Amino acid sequence: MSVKGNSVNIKDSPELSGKVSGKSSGAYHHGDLRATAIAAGMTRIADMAHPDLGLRALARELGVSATALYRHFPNKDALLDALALEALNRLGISQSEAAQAASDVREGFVDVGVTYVQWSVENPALVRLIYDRVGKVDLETDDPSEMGEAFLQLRKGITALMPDTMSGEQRTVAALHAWSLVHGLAMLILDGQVEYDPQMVRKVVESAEFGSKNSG
Amino acid sequence: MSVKGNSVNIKDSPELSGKVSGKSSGAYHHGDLRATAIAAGMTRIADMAHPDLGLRALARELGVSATALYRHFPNKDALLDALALEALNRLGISQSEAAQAASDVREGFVDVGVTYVQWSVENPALVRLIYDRVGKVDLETDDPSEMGEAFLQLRKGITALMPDTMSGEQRTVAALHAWSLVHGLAMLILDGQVEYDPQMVRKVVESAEFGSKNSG
DNA sequence: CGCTCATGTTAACAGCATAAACATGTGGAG
DNA sequence: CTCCACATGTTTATGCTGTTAACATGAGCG
Repeated sequence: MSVKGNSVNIKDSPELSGKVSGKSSGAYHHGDLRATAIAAGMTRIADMAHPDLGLRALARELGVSATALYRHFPNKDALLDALALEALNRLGISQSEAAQAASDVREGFVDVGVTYVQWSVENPALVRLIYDRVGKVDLETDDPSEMGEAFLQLRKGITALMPDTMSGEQRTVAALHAWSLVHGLAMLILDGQVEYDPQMVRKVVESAEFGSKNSG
Repeated sequence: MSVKGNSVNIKDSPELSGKVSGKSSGAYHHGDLRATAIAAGMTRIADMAHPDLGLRALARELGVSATALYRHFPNKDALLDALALEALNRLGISQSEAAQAASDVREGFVDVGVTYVQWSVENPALVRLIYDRVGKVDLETDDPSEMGEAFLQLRKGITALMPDTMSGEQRTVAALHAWSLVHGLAMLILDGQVEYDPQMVRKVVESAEFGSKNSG
């Protein structure tokens, strides 16, 4: 079995989330094309509003033939899945940093929320890619895939930020509220409906009041 | 001037938001192809998770040649704009109905919010299309276009739902909070991250507390 | 040394959006 | 009533895309 190219395994390549270290173990004809392709794809997509990646264009940039990528990804979707996973990891890192830097719980939630929006604004195509892809993964393949796992961590992180004075459903509702709020705000900004104003973003996130009275 | 086919005018055709009444005024070779194309496009897109419309496929369904649609739309984007506008009108109608049915202001906001999410869940590709397109309209063309205007109405509707005990910035923040909340919740559901549970949706929307203490 | 298999290339196919040239029939002008 | 013009629809063609199949290459291992 090993790596069949079907499942998305980034860990097989040297730590990509940090940087492309060049060539380490697997260097055949071209030299770790898979990792190079992902790195180039990330760079290429990073400057876009919507993730619009062409296999041929990417191959051209890498100096390989148009179909070379098919030796490493069964199809375009698999490449996009790999990119989405990489993006999700980066978002996770950003969130963790914000969570650790905060002092109390309340401030932590606000900071993490603001960071979520900020990261989204700075990486529009990557957020879009993440949510585009994650919806299709679990439905088509029975493989839970690292994608779902990484997402679960994000969700847990959000729930953990809710004050522990709540319990059960209150917590669920509050977490969902928080996630919806920052995600929606980010999307509205990305879609050009709301201009990006960091101070306004913070105020909106702060206006979420958890811990006081809740619904019925 | 008149209808050049460049700007997106649905009102020129018999009330499309209701239904396709067949042929009324403009019936040439095929018979009001423009309106028929929009109607077919809406129906076709309505059953999708993501708006994925092909000109050729649509033309095939309509029984016309692949390039016939170019007599009515300068390009694919223009057709999508027309579909997005139609979708936005439908959403607006849905919102208005919910607003009128509510008794007090507070309940009105909740009902309208829940309706927004519900409509989005029922018309996934249409919401996506709306936000996909609206972001690109104002930036590329100097024409304000009906799209932007219809959207402005939606935003005003949201702001109007905020309690009038607020003033100025409070109101802006609260409206943005509300919009972000329902939009984000809808998107998370559409992307398969949150399962659609109407009761839970209502609870989350209700958990938005405007009117009490605000930030700073 | 030579085989094997992963990797990369070339050629080909179907589908797409789009443009240009051509065909057709409807509506208005004379 | 005739005829022309122009809106509408078709045919053909171009260049893009993702994807497959057949072929080439060279690294690593027995």
